[in-house]
Amino acid sequence: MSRSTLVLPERPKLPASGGGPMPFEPACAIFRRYLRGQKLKFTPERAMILDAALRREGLFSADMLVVDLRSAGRVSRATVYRTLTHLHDAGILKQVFFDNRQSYFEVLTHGQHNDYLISVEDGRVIEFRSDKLARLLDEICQEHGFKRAGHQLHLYGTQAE
Amino acid sequence: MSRSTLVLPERPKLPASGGGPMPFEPACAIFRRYLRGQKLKFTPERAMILDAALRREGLFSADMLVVDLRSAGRVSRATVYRTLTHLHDAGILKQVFFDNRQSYFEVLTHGQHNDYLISVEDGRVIEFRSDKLARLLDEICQEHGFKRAGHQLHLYGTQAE
DNA sequence: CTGATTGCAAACACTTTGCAGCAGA
DNA sequence: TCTGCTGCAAAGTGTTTGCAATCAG
Repeated sequence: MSRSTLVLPERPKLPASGGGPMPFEPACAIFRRYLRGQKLKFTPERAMILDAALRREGLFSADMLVVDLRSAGRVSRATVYRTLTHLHDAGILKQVFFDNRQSYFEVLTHGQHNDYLISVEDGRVIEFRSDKLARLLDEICQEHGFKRAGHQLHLYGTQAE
Repeated sequence: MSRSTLVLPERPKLPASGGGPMPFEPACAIFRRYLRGQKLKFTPERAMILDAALRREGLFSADMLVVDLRSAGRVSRATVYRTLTHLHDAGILKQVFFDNRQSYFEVLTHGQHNDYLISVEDGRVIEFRSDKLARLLDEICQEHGFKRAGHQLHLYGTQAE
């Protein structure tokens, strides 16, 4: 009884961790290239969703995008979800899981804050980035015979008085 | 438009990160003490759920416990969820989020593997622990004026050939 | 005895999906 | 034209909750 190796039911969506193929190339061009490569189409809805995501700073949920898009011409929730998946696969977004309710996204082209410090007191999320950490993670992967493809770190802390 | 500080809708459930109050004290005693302190009751169902969790090695989901418990005398899914919350609050379990579907738990008293290396190829989860990492995380928290209360790290990697 | 607990089923919240009509390339 | 795309509503999935009966302390 009881196994010691868990295998996730779904293939993990790896969070690209910076250094991707898009340091300065505009996200829109990356997206179009990705879509073309997959024989998918660049529609006005997809353009609007990408635009809304790019306007966001920091983390956002699918629902926040839906709300943002209500002002400009209305996109259905289903399309937002479908497009977020494509944006993720194109390496433009990173998907983050803080709890078992909704997931959050972050534009990878924006800044380089890939890690999160969450205040236990009020749920505030502070984004940061540490090169020292990245190096250590590479090291750890190597020790286990892996090559790092991405990571997700949530630090929880209480305000030091 | 667009805020840059996300505030999670629910207060985060902080994942106690080792060094808690229970290096060798039996989990059952910890749980009874916790329950008494909260004026809650130690019922046969709660005992069975704790027992099933302790028998598990590594990560498990709520559903896995429900299945484990079918053999011994049946506990309802609702009670399993309710009890998992208490076990978490008592510091006996850690809750882990790999995706937006279900959450996983891990007994904190068991080993000290608090971090996860996920194989992108097959979804396998390898548990590990790094003291060097813990120290670095403390450092990072300090830099931001926080005191570390826990953390969650998911490393994604591809098998290095 | 009294308030906490249980199982059940219904409710929830977020996400995914089937389908008929629409529209890029 | 020929796929792929969209919106809608329905279905899914893991988790939570209201309630009446039950039980621990």
